[in-house]
Amino acid sequence: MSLAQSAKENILTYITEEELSPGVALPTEAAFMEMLGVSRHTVREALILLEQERLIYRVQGKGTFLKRKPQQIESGIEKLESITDIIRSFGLEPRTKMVKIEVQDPTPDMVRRLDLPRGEKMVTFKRVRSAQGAPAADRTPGVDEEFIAYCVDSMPLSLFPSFPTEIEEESMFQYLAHHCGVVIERAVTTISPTRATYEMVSELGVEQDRLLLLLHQIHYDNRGRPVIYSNDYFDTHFIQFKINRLRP
Amino acid sequence: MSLAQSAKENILTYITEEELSPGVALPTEAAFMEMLGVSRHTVREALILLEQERLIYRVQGKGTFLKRKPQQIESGIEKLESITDIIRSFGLEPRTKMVKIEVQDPTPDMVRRLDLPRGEKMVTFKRVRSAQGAPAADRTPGVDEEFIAYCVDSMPLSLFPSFPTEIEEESMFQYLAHHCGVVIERAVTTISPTRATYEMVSELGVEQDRLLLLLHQIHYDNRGRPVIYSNDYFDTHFIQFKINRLRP
DNA sequence: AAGTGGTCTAGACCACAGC
DNA sequence: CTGTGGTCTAGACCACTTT
Repeated sequence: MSLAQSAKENILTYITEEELSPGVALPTEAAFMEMLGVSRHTVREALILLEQERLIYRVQGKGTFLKRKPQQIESGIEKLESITDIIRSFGLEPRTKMVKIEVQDPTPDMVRRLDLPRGEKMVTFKRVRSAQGAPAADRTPGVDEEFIAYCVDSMPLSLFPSFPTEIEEESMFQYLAHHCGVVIERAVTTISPTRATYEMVSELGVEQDRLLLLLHQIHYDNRGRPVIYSNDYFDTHFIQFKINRLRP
Repeated sequence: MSLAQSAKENILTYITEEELSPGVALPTEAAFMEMLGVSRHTVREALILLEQERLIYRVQGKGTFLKRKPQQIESGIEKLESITDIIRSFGLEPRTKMVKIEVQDPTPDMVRRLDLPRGEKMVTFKRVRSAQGAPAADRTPGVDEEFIAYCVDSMPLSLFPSFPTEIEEESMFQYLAHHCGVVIERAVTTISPTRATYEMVSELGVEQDRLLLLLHQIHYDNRGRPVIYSNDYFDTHFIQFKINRLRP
């Protein structure tokens, strides 16, 4: 951990110990230099971190101030997490069943959205995500594993050093990082309401009339390359999608 | 404009003039110091700005690299905009029809979510949002105004200096800022799929089987107070909801 | 070992707020 | 004027990658 990081922690500790009220002025940068025994640059780095976390704000010529509500904001899907982690964050135990792994030619939309070279093949993973530990009141007798999502993820075959026959990792993000050296950084998601498809009704036991949320996503890695083309169908019965929206 | 800012611009100019390909290594920080005649700190500030804009990425020990696509990222609903602005951003002309303004007791959920004091009344606005200028191919003959959303917004009556009988402003955000001194800063949104309600089918001419996206929202002002309790039902036919999701 | 980016220090001057 | 945060310089050492 860097000096600036630990300085940030120390400043946070100071705030809580002094029981500073919301809106009040913090000590000056010079004061923190002496208090923490670090240079001004390091103090400023720490303050920048706190500012980015929306805990403080700074006004040139006036000082540094504590924001009104240092309350934590529960994060929503504006934060890109694996479905595994999302399920866990709801206090459920994630399960994965691989339905199929297949190699196909990309659709024209895939070619366009992933900027694929000619002749590239796509590997498609179809998986059912479910969870144990659904709230007892909602549990169907005799079944304690609930359908959460149906995930169809496609990636260029050339990403894989060897053909993937099994995925032992819990999340696709982890698999790509471990085996392909691909670090997923962001996704552009289009969200729309859908009905369960015939395939899902017949093969997955999803109720016929159930409404699902379709998240169509293009995932980009840390080099800005489009990597994953995915369609995730969520049952919003157990998992609710929250979004934190900020005014520009 | 700071030196770092202009250094950033110069680096951008350099990238375009040299026609650097995506993924290629940029000159080192030392090279930029000499090229731009500034200190390393300033070069790094400029590179940090470019990194935050996701145009470049840096790897310790290796170098600085151009990302694959230096394209701008279209913003999605993680940015809190008024529905008016959202409709405009799709190149359509927004229309608003006020259906009803009524004063009621809050529901228990409103009391809890908005932290309402005893005896507080709620003002509820029901509005239909539509748009002219839908793509011609999708236009119903004789009708060139398309249903976009049905909005039910509730606010504490005590916010209003005088009872609102009319809203001439286009967006609720503008009305609150002008007449109530309330500046909306963020919203916590829960998104779920729904069917058109009977009321919407019979009164708004929404097709019976149409799937809608329900955005249930609590809006907070710049003092952290919960202010608006709203349910917006969107037809995703003309308006698509995009979200930019970022890895933490 | 050499070269890269990551972090930290010490010191300076500038821009803005308030007395 | 003083004190605040904002910016910039020069120099040092560290961590990681490549030769």
